[in-house]
Amino acid sequence: MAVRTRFAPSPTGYLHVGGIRTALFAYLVAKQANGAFILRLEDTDKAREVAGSAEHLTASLKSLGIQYDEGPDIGGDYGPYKQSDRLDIYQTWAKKLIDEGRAYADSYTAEEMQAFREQAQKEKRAFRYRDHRPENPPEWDGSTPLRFKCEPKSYTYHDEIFGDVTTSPEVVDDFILMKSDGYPTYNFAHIVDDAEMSITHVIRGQEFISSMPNYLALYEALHLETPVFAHMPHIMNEQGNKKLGKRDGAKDVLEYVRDGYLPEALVSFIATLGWNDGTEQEVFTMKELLEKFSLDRVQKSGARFDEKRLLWMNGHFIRELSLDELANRIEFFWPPSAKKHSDSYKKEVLALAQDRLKTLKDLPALTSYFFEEPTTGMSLIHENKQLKKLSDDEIRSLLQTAHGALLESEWTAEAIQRTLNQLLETTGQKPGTLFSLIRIATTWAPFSPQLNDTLALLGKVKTLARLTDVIESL
RNA sequence: GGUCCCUUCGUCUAGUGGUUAGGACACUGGGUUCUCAUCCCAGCAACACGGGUUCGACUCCCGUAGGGAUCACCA
Repeated sequence: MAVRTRFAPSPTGYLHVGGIRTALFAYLVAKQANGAFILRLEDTDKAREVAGSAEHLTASLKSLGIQYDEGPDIGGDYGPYKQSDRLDIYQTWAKKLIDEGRAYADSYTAEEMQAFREQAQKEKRAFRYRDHRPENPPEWDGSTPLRFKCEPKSYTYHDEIFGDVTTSPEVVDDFILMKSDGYPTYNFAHIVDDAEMSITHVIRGQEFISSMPNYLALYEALHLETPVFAHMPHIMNEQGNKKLGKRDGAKDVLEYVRDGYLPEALVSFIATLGWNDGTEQEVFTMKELLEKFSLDRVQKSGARFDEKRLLWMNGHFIRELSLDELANRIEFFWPPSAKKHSDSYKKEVLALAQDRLKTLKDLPALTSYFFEEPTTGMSLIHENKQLKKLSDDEIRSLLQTAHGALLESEWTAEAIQRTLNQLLETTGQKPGTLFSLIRIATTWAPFSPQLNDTLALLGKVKTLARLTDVIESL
């Protein structure tokens, strides 16, 4: 049977890294078996729905290259792919359950339910609806919730990640199948849909593990084969004390992209958060993941989200890019002052910046002095640990000597380096002093690429002009 | 509290009865005739605890502790 996996988020907000990892793994499982990866929108809670989040979800998936084969916006043979468009299907399955005596109308009022709960709490025992199952429930007319009539027992099932899990009968209860607003609950809808859509692998977050006994009971009542289950451990927040959630600042995937993170870095980072291939490989491309990923090597415990590691990985992928590719990716990150400069000049600047970029967003801070006149700040000179030993007169004279030599120099990186070296001899200064001074006087930045490369790219005219400015201002 | 799950350097992890417990991030030091970054080298640093089983346990079993998830007309 062809492998079919799905990612089934509810459109209640943005997609953060925890959610995207589940999607990525489901995608990998399907694709490495030449199967299909399906996106299904679980929009059965109209109250919590957030406008625009469905579009956001699909954009996030696409931005990381997680392409689904069937979904609400592209259709497919098993549609519709939005639960709110499948209401009649749930009705049909609900009727089946009623006819077989496995579902009944819940006729209690909210107040009565509340009283049951409080009583259970007072008696220090878990509340179970099935303890209050009515003898002769009224016929279900859709105006009240429809409940599953469970037959409590112990289950043992296999989870691809957690292994064999045994559950206790007491957690099986008469949960709600259909809400009084006509929508199914997740508990009911996902099982129906997975069956209707021929889903073979259910890959989802660990939070559903505790509901497994109820799901297993429902599969039985519905006479359905169970799919393969794989519950993903949660990605924990940076403090490691709870699952990463939107409330504690979990960033949206698209936000990372906007902040200059490469999709391939995000994919590699997310995949290796709780998974590895058993070798010492630390970084994976999507292609490699497709070859090497397997659910049985996914970690059981939750991994913390370590932003430092992501940053390192992002820098790594930036360095791996060809200059042309990097130029394409970084197009929207140039400082505004770069606009009037030619692509070839920008590319030369980029070549010098590439090794220094941790994110694409670092570009302006690293390169602005190539495009605009930097703001001078004499404190850079006066507080520099080499230069503060020199008087302003000494600095001026050094700068004048440098200006003179550079004026006569040929203007290639190699020639400039020769000139610089001669300057070292004629002035008797150490590189740490002379080069630092010239660097600051021409860039007004705390650091830059190698001095000769920087000057070569800056151009003779600008270099000399900036030196002159400093000489005159001293 | 009930139920289920988890526990190797600060972090991500390798490890399936006998290893100097390996790698990576981070951090520290050094090198690459200047800064920052890259790159290279070195260093720091872990088997939660207590009992078993065994000639021998990080590895198997049982406890304890700690952590997480879940107990909705949310998914």
